[in-house]
Amino acid sequence: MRIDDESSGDVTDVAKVPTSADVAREAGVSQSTVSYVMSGKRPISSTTRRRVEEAIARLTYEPHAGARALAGHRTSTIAIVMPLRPTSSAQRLMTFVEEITLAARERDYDVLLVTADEGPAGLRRVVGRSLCDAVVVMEVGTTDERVTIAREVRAPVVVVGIPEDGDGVDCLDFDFAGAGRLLVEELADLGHRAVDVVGWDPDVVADGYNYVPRFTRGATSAAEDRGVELRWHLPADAPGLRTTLEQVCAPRPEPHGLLLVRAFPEVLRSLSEHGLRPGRDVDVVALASDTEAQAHDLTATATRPREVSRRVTARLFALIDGDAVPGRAAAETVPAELVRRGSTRRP
Amino acid sequence: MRIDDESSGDVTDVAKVPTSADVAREAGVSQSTVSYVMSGKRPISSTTRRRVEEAIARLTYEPHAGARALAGHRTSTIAIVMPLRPTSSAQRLMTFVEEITLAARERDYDVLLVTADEGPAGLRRVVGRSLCDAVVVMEVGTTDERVTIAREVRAPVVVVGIPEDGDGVDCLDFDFAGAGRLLVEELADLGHRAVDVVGWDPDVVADGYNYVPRFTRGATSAAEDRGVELRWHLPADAPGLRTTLEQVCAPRPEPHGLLLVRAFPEVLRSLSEHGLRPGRDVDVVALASDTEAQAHDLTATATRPREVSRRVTARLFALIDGDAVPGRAAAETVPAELVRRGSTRRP
DNA sequence: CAGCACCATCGATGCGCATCGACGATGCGA
DNA sequence: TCGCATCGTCGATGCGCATCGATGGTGCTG
Repeated sequence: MRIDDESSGDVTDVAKVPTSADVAREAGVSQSTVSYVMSGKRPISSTTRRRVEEAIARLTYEPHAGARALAGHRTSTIAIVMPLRPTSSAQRLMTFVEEITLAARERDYDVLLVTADEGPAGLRRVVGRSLCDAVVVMEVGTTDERVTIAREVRAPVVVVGIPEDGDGVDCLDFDFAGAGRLLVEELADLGHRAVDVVGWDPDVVADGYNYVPRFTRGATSAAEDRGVELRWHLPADAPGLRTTLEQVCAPRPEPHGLLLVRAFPEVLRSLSEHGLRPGRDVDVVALASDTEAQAHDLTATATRPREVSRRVTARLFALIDGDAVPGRAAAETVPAELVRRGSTRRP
Repeated sequence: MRIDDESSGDVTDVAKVPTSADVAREAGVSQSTVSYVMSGKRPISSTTRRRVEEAIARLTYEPHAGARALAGHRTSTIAIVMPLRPTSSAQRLMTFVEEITLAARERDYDVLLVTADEGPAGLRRVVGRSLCDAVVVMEVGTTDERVTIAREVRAPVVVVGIPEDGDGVDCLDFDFAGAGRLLVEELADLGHRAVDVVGWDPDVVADGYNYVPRFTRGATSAAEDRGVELRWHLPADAPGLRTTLEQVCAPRPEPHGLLLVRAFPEVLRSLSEHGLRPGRDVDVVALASDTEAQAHDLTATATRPREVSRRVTARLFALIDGDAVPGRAAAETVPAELVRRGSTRRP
């Protein structure tokens, strides 16, 4: 756009981005020395280092990422494969992205966003084109082709979720089964023999997200152990809304148990409209983030995205650094914890 | 990890990623021909093209992004500078990311995520290192250093938000001022002379997000025009929660007007607990997404992230392609629209 | 005072691709 | 029949950096 006429002897001098060779010239050293100053892979005398660093600052030099990737065989980038139409909450996804990005930046890595819409091809592409050194795959399905690709691909992959075919792949997630168990047990402890469960959207279930059956299994198994009957209902934002609300809010002779897989505000609103006060006329437990649970004063287990993210990045960088063997810690899980709030009676 | 012993004459043959030279050999053409087949920048006979494409498929060749960037002076990547602790809703941000990413992928561009935490340095870095061809900056402040950087930097930048110092920078956003005006006018049309406004968190206001004063100005100006008094309250999740709820839910002799800058569920819950039914005892309007507004049956204006995103990507690629001059369409705005739902009486 | 080890730096090379100029082949008209 | 334009392909080059081997210089020991 602009022509800088500081013509340093040459004819016309377009405003050019400085290269490491320019820095070298400016500092009076060789290009390789500049490179070693930046990487620290060979000893450099403090005077030379200073001269180079000053030159870098003077020219506002930044290394060319592409050239680095080409010569250095590493991109300093990790890719996150993410469903953009969030199947769990957007807030939860953002937390993952936040934690992973911060961890990445701490090591001067950047983050590339890949949409899950691309499916397996997206994973192949980012690795094949050497766009990244490692990949995090979010929200895998119960059986997910990307898990297969993860094994083939020549870059470390960590999967968030516990798919059924996850052998030999690094899988990490919150313990949804444990959460299901915990929530049912809490209601059982409060004396309920029957629990109404407001579950996931039919399309979420149909999409086969791995956490749905895991949670369900945990809940079901706890219900069997404790002799509790689970009555599953459609979620409050599904077509069956009215039916669900009617069934769930029907007046009962005594408190009954309600388990929500999200902090469905409509259900809570409907309860209060029917004169059912959580923690008095009805015991409500939920799978919900701390924020949501606090906002609605719900006894809940959070899905702990930060803890999961931390383990994900720890493993990812261990794999990148060669400090870990891929696929060894398959199916590692962050334990569920129940926080009691006003929506249940004290046991 | 693995040694493939298809030894094609050589000693040992590590599983290597194929290059365009490998494709060329496989297809019996020169490397440059492979390149021209892929770019389409020179005519290629159909037979040669087919041979090359078959070779590419056979070897599952993918071009090396770094090498491309180095030789081609373009990265086919756009960067999104994003606050990860969302100041507006996570859902809204995700929608932006989704739209931008889809538009990018349509043109075989990838998306790099940059956290706003890095501030101006992040912008400088991604452009300086040639990590991207263009940048979208989300959620700029009223006065934002990144806007200054945007002018200096040697890559197109589009800013989401209308900062005060945005001259010469491409700024795009939803018309928050218009939304403020529209919402106040709706309540005025319903006959209210006084309106309680539940506003933003003090820290959001302190952070200087540009949309806050824009919305406020629109609301205030409409209030003056219509002789309406605006009473601002702290948001329902701020420390002043109890006070706000008391003031807002105080019984009135007749319906009063309530304007929410988000679909605060606590306020709505509190209203119903106080026996105030939106659309009957109180008229509630909100600045809220369609999803939220529908869930709570709120008369609202949505902030239309999809429309904004579409204009952003359109402009971004126009700038990349050289079809537009930077900074010309400064301060383009997507108009606000009011959707009436059950939380207000019919006018 | 000679010899050696080691430290700091340099020069050369190649990563994989896009691009430019060159050039052979083919088709056309005269 | 030959000359010339056009089309399709090739070879060479360089993008900016990391890395390897080489080398000059310094301090040390015997």
